[in-house]
Amino acid sequence: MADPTTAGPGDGHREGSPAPGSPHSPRVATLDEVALRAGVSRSVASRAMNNARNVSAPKREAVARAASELGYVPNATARALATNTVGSVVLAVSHDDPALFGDPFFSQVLVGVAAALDRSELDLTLMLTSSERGRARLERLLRSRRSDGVMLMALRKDDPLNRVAAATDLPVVLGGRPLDAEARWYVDVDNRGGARLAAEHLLRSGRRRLATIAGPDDLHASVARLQGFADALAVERLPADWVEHADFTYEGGARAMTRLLAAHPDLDGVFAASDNMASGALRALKAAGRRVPEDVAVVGYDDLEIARHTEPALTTVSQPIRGLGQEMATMLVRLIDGDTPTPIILPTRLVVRGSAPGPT
Amino acid sequence: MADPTTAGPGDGHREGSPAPGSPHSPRVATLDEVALRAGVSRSVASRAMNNARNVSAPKREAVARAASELGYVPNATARALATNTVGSVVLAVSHDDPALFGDPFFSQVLVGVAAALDRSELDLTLMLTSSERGRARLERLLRSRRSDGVMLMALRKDDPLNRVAAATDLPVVLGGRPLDAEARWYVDVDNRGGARLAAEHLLRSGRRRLATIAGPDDLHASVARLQGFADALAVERLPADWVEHADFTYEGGARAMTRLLAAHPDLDGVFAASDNMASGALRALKAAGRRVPEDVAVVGYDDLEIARHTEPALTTVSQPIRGLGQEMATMLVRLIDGDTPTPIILPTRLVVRGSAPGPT
DNA sequence: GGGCAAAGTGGGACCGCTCCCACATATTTC
DNA sequence: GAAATATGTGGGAGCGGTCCCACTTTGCCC
Repeated sequence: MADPTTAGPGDGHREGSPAPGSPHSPRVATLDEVALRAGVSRSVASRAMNNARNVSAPKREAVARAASELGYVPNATARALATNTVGSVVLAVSHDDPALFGDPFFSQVLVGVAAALDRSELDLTLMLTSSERGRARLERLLRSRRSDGVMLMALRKDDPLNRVAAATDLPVVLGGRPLDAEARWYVDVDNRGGARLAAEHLLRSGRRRLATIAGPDDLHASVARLQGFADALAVERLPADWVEHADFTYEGGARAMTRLLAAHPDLDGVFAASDNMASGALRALKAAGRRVPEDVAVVGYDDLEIARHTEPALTTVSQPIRGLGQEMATMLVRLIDGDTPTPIILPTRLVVRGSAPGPT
Repeated sequence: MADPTTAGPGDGHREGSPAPGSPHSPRVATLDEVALRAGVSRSVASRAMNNARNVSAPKREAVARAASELGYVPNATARALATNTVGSVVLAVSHDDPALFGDPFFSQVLVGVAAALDRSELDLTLMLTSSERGRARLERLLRSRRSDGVMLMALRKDDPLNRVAAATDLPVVLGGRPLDAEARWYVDVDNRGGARLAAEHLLRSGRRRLATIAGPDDLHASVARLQGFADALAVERLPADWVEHADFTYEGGARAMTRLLAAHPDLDGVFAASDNMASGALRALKAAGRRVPEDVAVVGYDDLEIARHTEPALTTVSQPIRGLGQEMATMLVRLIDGDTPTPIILPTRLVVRGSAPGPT
């Protein structure tokens, strides 16, 4: 970004017509040129392009032809300035910890978001805000009206993005509920229900000494999954206090599993709040000489690809990650259009594989 | 995106001052208001904000104060229109096959790109172009001057994005070389050299009956890795014709391995052109009763996290994926600034683990 | 202390679009 | 057939910045 001061003379000014010797670009046509060629006024041309009323058929057609002959594409910036809507939305992700971003989870959300946005005419601006600096940038981005709305992923407690979200007047959609703040519009997965499914499955297959590897406790999803686990045990009047926290990573899961084994050598079932952690747990169990599922049954969460490739394959809770992204984007589009959608909780389902087979 | 025609009366027009009852937004200040408050002309205010020359210290300060009091943030759209530079770049990914996008590879590139862009003032617009429709969108996006430049990932042969890239006059940086077209600016990894490292390692540890699981043959990276593999064998005057192609996925790798075993039961070493495929190969080998590395040594490519968690852990070729993204963004920024950078080939290195230990 | 360059200032055109409004022309309606 | 309405049309004022340019003020030099 060159200092604007140093701009040369005549900078930014155009020659009257497609100058053959211009540095690059065949000079993209403007609406005025289209209008001129079609023999109508700019107003009519504008209306014709936006197929609005009050344009006679012949003129409409003339404009269409002129536009296609000139290869006219409206200047998005000019339109944005005139209409005060930009045509793009932001997806911001706190990227301080690699856990959230490293795994395929995020890619899937992205695919969902992109798919939903594809149906509208909105572009996706991605912001990975690590550090204070990134947060400030996001704040500026929003305040400089470069965006029509924001999606925020998985806010941790005290996440600075919370502040940013509160400070903007743009529509904000959250992916996952924030732990502390009250969110007006969000899309979440039924974490509690999913975890409950997992624990119930373990109980149904006869396991009674259940432990869990929970996620970081400043994340709503972690808390909810732990809660769901406890829900299921409560029904059977079993205590749900064999808990170790980890950071959703493989290594973290392995370490947590080791701690659990040390504290509760007689455990016979484990629910890990992510597939990565479950995979790590599998390794730790193997290292400790436990057989899965004979000695210890393991259930994961996410149903990532890795779950199909562990040994044994992971029984896990499948959640519609792409759907999450899709719903977020759809909700944001609605908000931008002036609707007032309601929060959405997406369902989960259990996928049974070798690490925790069903009863019998 | 409401039809502009149906816009209500008075739409888009502002009240003179912060109307208390306005629907939302405390009405963001404009440069005129800052100038007024600072008691200077708009020109001076503009110059002061862009800290250009020709502003006296006191006025400069007055403007700064007024701006901060008003919470002024320049309207990016207006600035873009006036300067004819938008302040954002596009990263486009052909997303027809999940292979490219599904694995963590892409997330890492993204992180690198974002990190490099963070240093400039450019935003990142992400486009996952699947289908014809997506390609058309990208084309429009570029022609509508909503972006200052483009990064394109890993173009396949005949990828429609090639056409898009050729049609635009914006700076284009490629991640990975295109197979067919001649690229002017790209960042690539030394695929050939990396593959050669892998094969040399296998040879050095005494393997002589080497096979390879190559990627799709319409991707430069695949061809180059296959070439590198052949390079190493050529030195030893060994034929490099035990080749099976797969699609970079786990399942594909497993199937390819099975085919290789059927065709060449006596093979003692395999180079797979991705860690995912190598993992699949590991499974297939295990299923066939071969021990790794005793009977068959396996080397992967990528050094993704999965490589550390297979059994045995994968010897693999590590490439700077984040660096790739970083260099791409940096190169694009240079181009936008008017420099003419040269293509970059990033180095690779071998990471030795259990699946193919070194000699002795 | 008059002359000249440099620094500082504000007016206003412009970027390319949208949209209001006044006016011209076609279509009803009584 | 005149009046009332509907439909079409183009002029022109924004949107909120940047930047050129003419002009005033200062600083410097001999």
